[in-house]
Amino acid sequence: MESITVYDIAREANVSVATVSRVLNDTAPVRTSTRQKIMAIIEKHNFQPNALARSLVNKKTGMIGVLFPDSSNMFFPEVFGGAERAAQKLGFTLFLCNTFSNFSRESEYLNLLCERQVEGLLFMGGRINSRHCPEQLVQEVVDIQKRIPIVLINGSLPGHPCHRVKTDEYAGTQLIMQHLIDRGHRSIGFLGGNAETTTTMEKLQAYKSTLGANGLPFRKQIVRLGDFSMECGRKLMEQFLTMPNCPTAFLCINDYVAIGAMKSVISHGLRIPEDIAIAGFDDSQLASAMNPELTTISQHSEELGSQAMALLSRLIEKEKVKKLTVLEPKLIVRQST
Amino acid sequence: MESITVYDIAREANVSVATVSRVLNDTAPVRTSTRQKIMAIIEKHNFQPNALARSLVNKKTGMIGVLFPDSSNMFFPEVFGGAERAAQKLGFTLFLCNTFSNFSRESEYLNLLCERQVEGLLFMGGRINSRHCPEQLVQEVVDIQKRIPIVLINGSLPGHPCHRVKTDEYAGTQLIMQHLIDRGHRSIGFLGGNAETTTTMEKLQAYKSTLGANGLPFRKQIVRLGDFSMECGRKLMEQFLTMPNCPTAFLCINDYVAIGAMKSVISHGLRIPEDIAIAGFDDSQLASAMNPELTTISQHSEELGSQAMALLSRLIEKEKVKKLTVLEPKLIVRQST
DNA sequence: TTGTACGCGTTATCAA
DNA sequence: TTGATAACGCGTACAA
Repeated sequence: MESITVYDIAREANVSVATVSRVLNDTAPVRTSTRQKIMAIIEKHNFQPNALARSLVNKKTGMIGVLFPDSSNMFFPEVFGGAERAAQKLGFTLFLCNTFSNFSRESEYLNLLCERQVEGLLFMGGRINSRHCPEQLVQEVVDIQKRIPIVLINGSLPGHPCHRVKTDEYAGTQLIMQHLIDRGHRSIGFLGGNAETTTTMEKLQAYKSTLGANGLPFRKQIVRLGDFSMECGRKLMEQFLTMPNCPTAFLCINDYVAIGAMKSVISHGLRIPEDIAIAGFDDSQLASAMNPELTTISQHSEELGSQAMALLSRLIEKEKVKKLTVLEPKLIVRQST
Repeated sequence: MESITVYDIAREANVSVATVSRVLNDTAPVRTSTRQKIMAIIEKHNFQPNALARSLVNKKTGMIGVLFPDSSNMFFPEVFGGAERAAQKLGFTLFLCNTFSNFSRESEYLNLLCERQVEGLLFMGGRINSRHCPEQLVQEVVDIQKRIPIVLINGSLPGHPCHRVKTDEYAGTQLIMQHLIDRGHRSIGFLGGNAETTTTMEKLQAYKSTLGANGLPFRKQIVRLGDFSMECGRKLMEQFLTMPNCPTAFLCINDYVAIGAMKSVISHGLRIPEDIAIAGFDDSQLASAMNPELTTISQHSEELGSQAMALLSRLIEKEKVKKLTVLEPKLIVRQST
């Protein structure tokens, strides 16, 4: 019941707590015989030092806080899977926090993590992707950053330089748009996303620019935003399919939206890609699971996580590192285009 | 840089640390004027009490350790998503640990979590689903359980009573087998899973018994195990499709295997369900995303998580609770059967 | 090689 | 209503 402490060990071994601590941390020479005696007692009671007390004096917790918007979107588990592997090698432990894309929950977790003395923060989603983020929420992060290193993944804090790791979503969008155009499509719809989200706007810009570079008109009637869900993809596509001049191809904000769109197309008895081509974004598991398999853009989700973690680790060691790391996206051509 | 403490606050306010602590925790009456003075200073420096020190004296961390085998299998994020929502309401925070289905990593995390003084443990996968788990690993958990409440999700520790929450996978399998049989199938293959895994064997038993109850023979040639991945489903189905007497339906260990199997079937130009029917298990996102949509069994993944968390909370409060909670599975008939 | 005593940042007890 | 001061469990100078 009452947890056993170094004092208990020390008493039983007829030594001081200092000696126990020494064998625990191998921080100073201890006579072999006493070491063994102490070790035996530790084993016997299967004593585990209290990490709280330890961290309190060390001022090190080995913990990294990770904020992400939604564990039910496969993209994020993939990212923090990568981060976790990297963390393990570096001797850190992740503290995963699902913010459910809710600003106030973000704030709560931010507080919690700081109080719990995390040594660094990995930040995804929410306010760092919000176009009109209240200045107060930005400031909150900026203040924390003065004391704790933060790495932003696929996001930024407007007006404040931060360490960031991102895939070039602009280039990714160009890549896939060009692919669609090269396939002969002249009318390409844009599906999903949210006008308040920076990444959506970035992709939309790239969409527009690629159109222009190929001498194709930008028609805002075939750009339909919404959110990032399958349901959204389905609904939007339903609208298009009853339209007179339905585009022959669609670029979707992510794989989920793409899949929703596919379902709608299929339920109308149309063929993919013969009648309508559909492209996604993220290359999550879903993309290759689908039938037909989804053409998409790989963001290298796991590497995004591992690189961010590596960067954060160097930041914690107070090394000098470059502010921005950009991963090149990759076009994954499958069957849906 | 140097974090600010209650002493700093106390000094600046010309009071003692005790008083600061009182306003912080509202644990004793403080004159309104001094309270306000202190609050102002706290705001000004935006002081956050050190949770480590706090927990050290309280002996409460509010942390729940969660062990799960694989964040890239959607089933688990769904479960701990449910657990997280419940935890939030109950005032707990989850410490998520991805064990990558590795026994030694499980042990490492178990240690870590204990040292970090979690108040409870949610355990999924790994050793609690292992048929031949080394006694030492079982003992490890049993020992911890003496000090810290543990709830096992969809698993057990043979020979040791534990608090458990599970869906009735046996009943679930019967449900879906009966469905297949009712659809007229007489030869039903079993795909994926692993003979070392208790859940696999449980499903296999149910498979066998349902066959028997319907006067159908059990033929072990059409039972092919492997693992829990899409790739496994694909490979196994490839084998079947070149077989002379290929079954007309397949029950897969989970949705991933089912999807792999579907891909194989489709690539051979066969139709689902007309030529071959396929059923999954778990009702993860994937199931409804597929084309055709996958018939499967819902395990109520989120509720599994929330119920486990609720149970754990009561255990922490030292309430008396029943050892076993069983959720009824639900047959979700879609297009693949 | 070992022990004493203090500090880490809080909360809680007991006086005042 | 407030202030000393002793825990909490551990690491570490400093001394022996």
